[in-house]
Amino acid sequence: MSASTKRNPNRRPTHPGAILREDVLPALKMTQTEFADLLGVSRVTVSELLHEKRSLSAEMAVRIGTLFKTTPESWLRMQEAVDLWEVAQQPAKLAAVKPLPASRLADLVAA
Amino acid sequence: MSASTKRNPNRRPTHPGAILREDVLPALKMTQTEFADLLGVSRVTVSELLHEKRSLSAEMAVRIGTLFKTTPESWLRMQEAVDLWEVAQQPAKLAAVKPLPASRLADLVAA
DNA sequence: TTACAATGTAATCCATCACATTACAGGCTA
DNA sequence: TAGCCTGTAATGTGATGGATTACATTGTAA
Repeated sequence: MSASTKRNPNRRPTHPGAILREDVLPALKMTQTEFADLLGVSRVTVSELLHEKRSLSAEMAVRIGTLFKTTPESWLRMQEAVDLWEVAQQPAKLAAVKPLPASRLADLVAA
Repeated sequence: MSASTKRNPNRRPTHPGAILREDVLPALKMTQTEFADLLGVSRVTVSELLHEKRSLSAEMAVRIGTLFKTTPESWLRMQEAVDLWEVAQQPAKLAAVKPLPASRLADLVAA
C-alpha cells in the first residue's frame, strides 16, 4: 500500500483544480482570465476546472505543464486519483467482478 | 527526467491492451470471450481494447485490477502515457502555449 | 457615484468517446 | 460438419470536454 494513494481511502482525493485555485494562481497573482488566455482556452473552461466541475484532460495537463514548466503527469495523476475514487463510489456497477481464483492467478506471476 | 516515461520520446508508449493481448491472456490461456464475461463487459469492448482501438477507462482499470488483484493505477498509467503521447503528436494545437517567464515562475517555487 | 475588470453560472451547441447490441464472415478444431 | 473464437462494421446512447453567449454580482479605481 502506498501512502500517497491510500492514506485515507474514504476521502476524495484532491482535485487538480483545487491546487490551481488555492495555491498556484494566488501565488502568481494571476487572474483566471489571464490564466485562460495563457493556456489558450476559454475563461469558462478555467472557471469550471478550478471549481472542480470538470476533470483535467490530458490536453489541459500538457497546456498547464508547458506554462508552468512542470510535468503533465503531475497534473494528470491527481485527476487519475479522483477518477479512481469516483469509480470506487459506485460499488454496484462493479460488484459482478470477482478476483480470479489463486490457482489461475498463479499462471500470471509465473509468466 | 524519468527513464520510464522518457526513455524514447519518439516512440508511442505501449498501450495497455497490448499487454493484455500479448502477455496476460496467453499466460492465463484465457479467451477474450471469457475475459469479457469475467469483467462484466461485452466481447466487442474487449476485442477493441486489445486491438488498441479504444483507451482503457478508469472503470476498466478497476475491473481488471479486481480480476487480477493488481492496482488499477498500473493499468491507468499506461493509458495515461499513451494519452500524453497522443497530445504531443498534435503540436499545432498547443503551439500557442508558452512557458511563463522565469521572473513570474519564481513566485511559484518560492511559495 | 460611475465605470470597468473579474468572476460564477446557466444555456446551448458540437465533437468525441466508451459501451452495448446485433450481425456477419473467416478460421480453427474436435 | 458443427461449434467456438475472433475481427469488425453498423447503429444507438449517455457522458463529457470545450466554445460561445449572456447575465448578474462584486470589488476597485477614477
